[in-house]
Amino acid sequence: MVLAHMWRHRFKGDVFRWTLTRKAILDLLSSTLKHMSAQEIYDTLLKSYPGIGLSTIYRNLDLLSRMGLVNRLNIGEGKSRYEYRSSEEKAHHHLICTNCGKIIDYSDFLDEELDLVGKIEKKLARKYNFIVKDHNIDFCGLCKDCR
Amino acid sequence: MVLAHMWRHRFKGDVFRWTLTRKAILDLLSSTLKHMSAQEIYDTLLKSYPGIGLSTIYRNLDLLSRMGLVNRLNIGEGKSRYEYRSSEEKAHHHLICTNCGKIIDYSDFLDEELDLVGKIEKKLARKYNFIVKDHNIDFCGLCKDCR
DNA sequence: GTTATTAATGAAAATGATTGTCATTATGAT
DNA sequence: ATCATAATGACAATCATTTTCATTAATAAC
Repeated sequence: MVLAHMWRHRFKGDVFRWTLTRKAILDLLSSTLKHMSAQEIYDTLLKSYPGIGLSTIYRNLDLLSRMGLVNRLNIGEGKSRYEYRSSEEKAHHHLICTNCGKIIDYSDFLDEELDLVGKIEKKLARKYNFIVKDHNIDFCGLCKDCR
Repeated sequence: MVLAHMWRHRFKGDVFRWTLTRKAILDLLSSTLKHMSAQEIYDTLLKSYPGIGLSTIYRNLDLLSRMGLVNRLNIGEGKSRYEYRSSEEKAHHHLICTNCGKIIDYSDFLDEELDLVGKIEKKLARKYNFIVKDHNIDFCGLCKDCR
């Protein structure tokens, strides 16, 4: 069956349906290292799924990100980029080149980082009565090609 | 003289001129705790500076941010927000409520954070041959009113 | 399998933030 | 005061994203 997939079970019941477009987006994002914009995802999928619509891509990226299956990134380009969020894969942070826009994922030093992050989260929660759900850490600068 | 100001010396030479709009934006941003959008800045300044143009606000926010006098923030609303960047004032990070969009600046734990950040920057620079210019750390979640 | 319900879709229009154009104005060096 | 040109305001243009609406397709119930 074409639609059988590891994400299938997240779309049970009559609330969200498991569609070809959703599978296509997840397949694409989970198999690339790129951080793609909605337009790039659309351009890519159009080749294998002629007739697909850009608004459908937007609607699904929104849904998938609300479901926690993809992350929406914002590196100040005036548009969002998306990356697959695997449950097993270790978290990572970003290194962003302000010249060419390249995004490097890194997970070195993560233990130390996450240690501190955890500590900070606890303290912030107490001091500001804030429930921390997520965090972003990124470094901006010039990559090896642009320095 | 109306235009005399602490930022004046940054606009020396015939490259950048010191204008009323630039003073107005810096005055506004340096005296508020809010993280204002271009439109909000425009709406506010229009009261005291009738005839001011929205594109002028955009052009100047861009210039001031390139000069390092203001920070451009992106919390995924589809628009930028701006904050004054004082040289003396200690750096701070952000706590963002994903429900109401409130942004809380915090500078607790900064020593520990900046310590680690410095360490990571050095290692990343070596490993990825990347020149780190800046970093962002923010926590997302629910503020005390939205939890 | 057939059918009924309604979520999902594609196309196109609408929106909202930001950028570009251009004629006019105003700053700062002389 | 004069001059070169940076900065401005008005408005058009662009780009990402959202909305609308008639049609299609996924799933549950039969």
